[in-house]
Amino acid sequence: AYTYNPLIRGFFEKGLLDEAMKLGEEMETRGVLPMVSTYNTYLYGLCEHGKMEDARQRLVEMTERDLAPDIVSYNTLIYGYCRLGNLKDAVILFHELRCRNLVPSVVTYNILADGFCRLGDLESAQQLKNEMIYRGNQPDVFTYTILVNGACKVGNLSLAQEFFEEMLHRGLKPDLFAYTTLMLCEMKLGNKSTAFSLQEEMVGKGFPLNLIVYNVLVDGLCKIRDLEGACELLQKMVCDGLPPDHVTYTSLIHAHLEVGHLRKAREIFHEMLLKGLSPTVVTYTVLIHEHADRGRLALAFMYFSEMQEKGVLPNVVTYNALINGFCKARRLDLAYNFFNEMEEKGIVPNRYTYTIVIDENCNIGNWPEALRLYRQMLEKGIEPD
RNA sequence: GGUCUGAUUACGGGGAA
Repeated sequence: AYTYNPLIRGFFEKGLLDEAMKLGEEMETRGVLPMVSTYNTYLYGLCEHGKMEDARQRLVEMTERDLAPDIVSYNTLIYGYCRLGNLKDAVILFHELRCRNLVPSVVTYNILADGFCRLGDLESAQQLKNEMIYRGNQPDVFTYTILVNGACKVGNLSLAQEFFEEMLHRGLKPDLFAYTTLMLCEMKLGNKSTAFSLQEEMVGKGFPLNLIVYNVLVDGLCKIRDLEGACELLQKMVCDGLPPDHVTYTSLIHAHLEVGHLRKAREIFHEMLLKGLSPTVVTYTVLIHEHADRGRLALAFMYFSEMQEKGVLPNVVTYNALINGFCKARRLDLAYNFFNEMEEKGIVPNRYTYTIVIDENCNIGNWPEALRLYRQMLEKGIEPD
């Protein structure tokens, strides 16, 4: 069964769910009995594709076969719900596992804390940290990285720094992820020099710098409008044998569009293509947003078409960027076309989408339509904020 | 040793400037 686990997992990762299942059956016809870890592999594969119903079925199935789910099984399911932002069901499982005489592990708490952080609910995440300590589970470097990142994302940078300090006081040794996360905060605070000294500290401790570390620095410099610094760093990356990737390029393109260097942004975009890097949906969304937001609707639409020709599928953020541009340009008619188009494609509008169209209807004084949208939003279970 | 968690790039309103 240990032989099969990685194979099954591999199929899942490639999205070949049926193949993964078939391999499992083949394993059993060969007389190899599945183990709890085999089922956990199934669970993970299903959860990573958001197939929570199937995963729950498997959980029942393993119980019936006298393979008692363990804490890893539960963690996996909780993780699955958290990824979907469904903290409600995640928390239900968190309580349910105790009924099976299982005890939450540090990983369980970390998964949940991260889930809350991603919804911007830092208080709940913090509560979990306290609860884990109270129950005798010591937070680890993962826990603190999650909290630092969570605080950073909601903009509470001083709290982020406090979490990092707390981690040190507990005698935990930050690793590459923890340092990178702190660097991100420092950059967000505009503490360029602190971020760079952290970088040196990392090197001093023998952590190999990777692309992500550089990307954090490049993007940080871009955000504080230090494009020169960003370009210098780019040279250094190349010297260090870490050539910029699509993330680096996207940051640079974004920064140049922000300051109105359209020509330069386009050059960078082409340079990226020349290097054989494929623009992602994020790259295109940046281009679309920056152009549409400043009224360059035709250009934005050009990129929107181009991305689809290249097989890069627009997502809800892409549509929001477009719709926003068309609304601002008082082309509500066209904005609605995109609004309908996304629904046809099965892309679910979110809070942002509705805020954009509701706001524009208010601007033009179309209150009934604004209210209609508001109700529609509620009907779809989208929470206003 | 072989099943679970953490780091980088994209979208709205209001307020402040």
